[in-house]
Amino acid sequence: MGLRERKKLAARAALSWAALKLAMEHGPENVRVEQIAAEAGVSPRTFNNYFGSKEEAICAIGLDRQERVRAALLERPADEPLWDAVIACVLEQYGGEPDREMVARVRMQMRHPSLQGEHLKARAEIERVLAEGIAERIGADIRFDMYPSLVAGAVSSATRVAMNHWLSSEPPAELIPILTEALRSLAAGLPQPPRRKKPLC
Amino acid sequence: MGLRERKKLAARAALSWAALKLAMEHGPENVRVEQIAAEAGVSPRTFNNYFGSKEEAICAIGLDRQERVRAALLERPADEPLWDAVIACVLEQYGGEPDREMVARVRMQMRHPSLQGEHLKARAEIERVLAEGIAERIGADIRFDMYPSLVAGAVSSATRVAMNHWLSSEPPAELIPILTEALRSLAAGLPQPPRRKKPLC
DNA sequence: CACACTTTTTGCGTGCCGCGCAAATTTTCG
DNA sequence: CGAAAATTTGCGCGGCACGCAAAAAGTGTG
Repeated sequence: MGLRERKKLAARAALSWAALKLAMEHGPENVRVEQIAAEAGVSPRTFNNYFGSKEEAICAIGLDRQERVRAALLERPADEPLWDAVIACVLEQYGGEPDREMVARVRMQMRHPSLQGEHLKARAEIERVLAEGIAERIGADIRFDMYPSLVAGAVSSATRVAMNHWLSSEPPAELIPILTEALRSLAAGLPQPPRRKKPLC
Repeated sequence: MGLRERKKLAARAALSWAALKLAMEHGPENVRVEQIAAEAGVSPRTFNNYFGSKEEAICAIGLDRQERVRAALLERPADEPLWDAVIACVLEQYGGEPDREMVARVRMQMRHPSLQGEHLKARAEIERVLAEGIAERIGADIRFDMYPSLVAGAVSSATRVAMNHWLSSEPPAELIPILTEALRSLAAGLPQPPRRKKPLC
C-alpha cells in the first residue's frame, strides 16, 4: 500500500477521532467543523473531502468493526450452528471491560437527535456487511435469498434494543448480560413468552 | 379539539405533502425550503417551526401509520397468537394495490443518501409505537421487558429487508409475497435454513 | 535526481439552511 | 368586546456543503 493510501486512511481516522473527541467534550452542537479540522491537522475544506457532515464523522468511528465481525464470523468452526457463531461474534465485539467512555459515547450517539440519523446509517452499513458474512458462511447469495439479511437485521435490531435497555437501566446494569439475553431469545425464535410479571407502577 | 390544534395538524400535513410532492417531481436535492413553504401556503420561517429540515418533512409522511398499526394490533382477536396478529397488521398496511407512486416514493426514501438517515429515524419511531402496542397486547412493560421491543425490532427489520429485496428485484416483483415470506420465516424463528440453491452467476 | 503525471489539499466564493428574536397576527376564553 | 396566550412572520446571523481552480504532495521512469 502506497504512502497516498496510508495518508488518506490516517486523515480519515484523525478526523473521525477528532470529531468524536470534541463532540464528547463539548456536545455535538457546540463543535465547529473548523475545530475538527484543526484538531486533525488539515484544512476545513479537506474535512468535506472525507465526510459530508460532522455528524457523519462522529458516527464513523464504529465502521471499521464491520470487517472484523465478518472475518470473525468466517473463522468460527464450520460445523458450529449459525446462531451460535453469530452470537459469539457479536458478544466478542463488546467483550472488553465495560468502558465508562463507551457508555457516554453510545448514549450520545443514540440519544442526541442530531446524531440519530447518522448512527442508524452506520448501523445499517454494519448490518449489510454482517449479512454478507452470514451469506458467505452458509453459502447463500444475498441477491436471491433474504435469509442472511433477515438474520443480520434481527441481530442488529436486537443489539440496538439491548443497548437501549442498557442505557435506560436504573440502576446502571451490565451490558453483556442484557445483550446475551436479547440475542439468546432471538436465537430461540422469540416464541410467545410466558406472561411476565406485572409492571411495578 | 380547538381550531388551533386543527390548523397545526393541517399545516404540518400540508408541509409534509408539499415536501414529498416536490421531492418526487424534482429530486430532493433540487427542492428549496422556500418552495415547500410556498406550496403549503405558509412563510419559509414557519416551515422550521414544524420540521428541522426538508428531509424530515419528506419522510414524515408515513408517521401517522404508527398509531393505526397500534390500534389495529389491539383490535385483533385476543386469543390470536401474537405473531399472527402482528403479521396481519403489517400486511394490512401494504394491502392496497401495488401503487406505482409508492414504488417511487419508497425507492427515493431508501436509496437517496440524503434521505436515508431521516427515513431510518422515522422507522425507529414506528417501531417504538409497535413495541408499545405489542406490550399492551401481551400485558408487558417495555421498561422492564425487552421482548416487545425485540419483536417490534425484528418485524421492522424484516419489513425493511423485504422492501429492499423488492426494490432490487429484477424483473420487478410483487411486494406482498416478498413481505409475507420475510415475516413468515421470521415468525418461524429463522431456523437455520436448508442449504439453498447456488447463485446463478 | 529530474521530470512529467496523477492525486490530494487548500483557499475562495456562493447559495442554502437552521434558528434566535421580537413584532405582528390569530385564537381562546371570561 | 378585550385581555391573555399561542402562532406566524420578517429579519438577521453564524454555519455548512460544495464547485472550482490553483497549489502542493505523491508516484513512476529514465
